[in-house]
This record gives sequence, structure tokens and C-alpha cells, in this order.
Amino acid sequence: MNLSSDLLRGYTDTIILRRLSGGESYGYRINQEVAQISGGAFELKEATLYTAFRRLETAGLIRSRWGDETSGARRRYYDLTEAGRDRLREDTEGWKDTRALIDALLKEDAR
Amino acid sequence: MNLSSDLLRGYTDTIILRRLSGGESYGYRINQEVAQISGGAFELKEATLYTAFRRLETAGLIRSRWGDETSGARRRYYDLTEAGRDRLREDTEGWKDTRALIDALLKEDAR
DNA sequence: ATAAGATACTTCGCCTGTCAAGGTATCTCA
DNA sequence: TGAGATACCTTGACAGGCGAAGTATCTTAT
Repeated sequence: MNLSSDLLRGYTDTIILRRLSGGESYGYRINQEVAQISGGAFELKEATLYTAFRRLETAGLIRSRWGDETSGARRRYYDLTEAGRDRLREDTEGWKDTRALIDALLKEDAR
Repeated sequence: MNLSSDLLRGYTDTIILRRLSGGESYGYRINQEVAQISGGAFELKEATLYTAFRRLETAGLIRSRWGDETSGARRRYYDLTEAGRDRLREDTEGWKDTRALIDALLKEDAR
């Protein structure tokens, strides 16, 4: 594996949006899911993750509330707004275009 | 089309390396090829392109020489060093991993 | 002749996203 | 009691993208 997380830059938001598309979740859990899905090859750094939450909330793509856990560390739960759902749809489409483009630009016989 | 230039971000160098893999070329031409391959949907901005050349040359991945054109604007030709070839190979592999990872992270039923 | 547009490269400085480092607080288990 | 997991937050440095502005030559239409 040869992953530079700088190469995933720009998809942090989309990855988070995707993780919230099945219902609300929280930072720590999202991070674990991402690590698990990537087979441990990739993780969102905490600073990156929480910076992204702020950015997404300010942009009106997610909403947050403090959990009401009576035990354990407090959690802030996030979920998608309508705009967030729209954005996820657009970004998912955009990914297909971007993927096809990079494929074409790196293609072995593209001369 | 909805292309994330932020993902493309980390691939600028690889795209340039790829364009040089068939023999020497120069900035303006590379830019046109990229625009042409992408069907006009994407172009490397000049500042981005020339910054990348500096970075790649400093890193020893490409070499440059001034062209000896007797007419027309002067051109600076670039070509790959051995290290550049190696890097292109690695990055191309890395792209496959990155692509698979984002696919997995955005997959519709990945819960 | 002249102006516009293409070819071709360069530099400056702002902006944005990533992340190392450091911090807070609670719970579990040896 | 203390280590490690859970859970969140902030600051500041750094790097890459790119808008803007500049230089110089050649071609083509008026």
C-alpha cells in the first residue's frame, strides 16, 4: 500500500458525509469505521476530522447535538442536513468523473 | 462535470511525470495535452504547472534544458531522470490503491 | 502597418486543508 | 493506583493550488 493522505485531500468531507448517510454518528466512531474499511491503511487524523466537522457544520451540511450519555466520555453526534445529502450525491458523482479523469491522464498508452 | 481540484492536487506531479514518460516535452504542450485528454474539463493552471516543474527538478525527478528554437517563443524542455521513472511507477501503483480506498469509503452499501 | 491573439515562461502572495503537538475529561481493568 | 481506551478540542506550521500581473516572440486578420 502506498497511500499519501494528502492525495485524499478534498475527499475528507465526502468521506464524513458518507459515514453520516445512514444516520447520526460521532467523530471517534467515524474514525474507527474509516480505519476498519481501509483495512488499517488509512485513518483521518483527529485534527483533520474535527476541523472538517466545523467546516461542514458552518457550511450547513451537517448538524450536531451533544449526546446524553450518562456514562463514558461525552459525544457530539452529527447528522446530515438536506443540503448535506445533496452535497454527498454531487460529490459521489464528482468522484466518478475525477476517477475517470485521473485514469485517463495516467493511462499507460495515452499518447 | 464536477471535478475536485483538491484531489487532483496531489496528482499534479504524477500527471506531469506521466506526460514526460514518452520522451521530453515542455510546459505549454503538456498543458494542452492534459486539456485535450480531459476533453477540456480540466487544465493545469500555469502557476501550478511551473511551480510543479521547479519542485520536480529540485527533487531530481526531472531534468531541463532550454530549447534551441530559432523562431517562436523559447521553450524549456523537460525529461525524466531514473528517479522520476521510479516515482512515476510508484505513484501509478499508489493511485490504484487510493482509487480502491475511496471507492470503498464512498460505496453505497458500505455499512 | 497595426492590433489582437497565440505561444511560452515566470514570480508574488493569498488561501485552504492537513496534521503534529499538546490539552481536557471520563471510564475500565489489572 | 496507573495505564489505556474512549472522546473531544485548539493552535500553529507547512505545502500546494492558483489568481494576477508581467515579459517576449510570432502569426494573422484588418
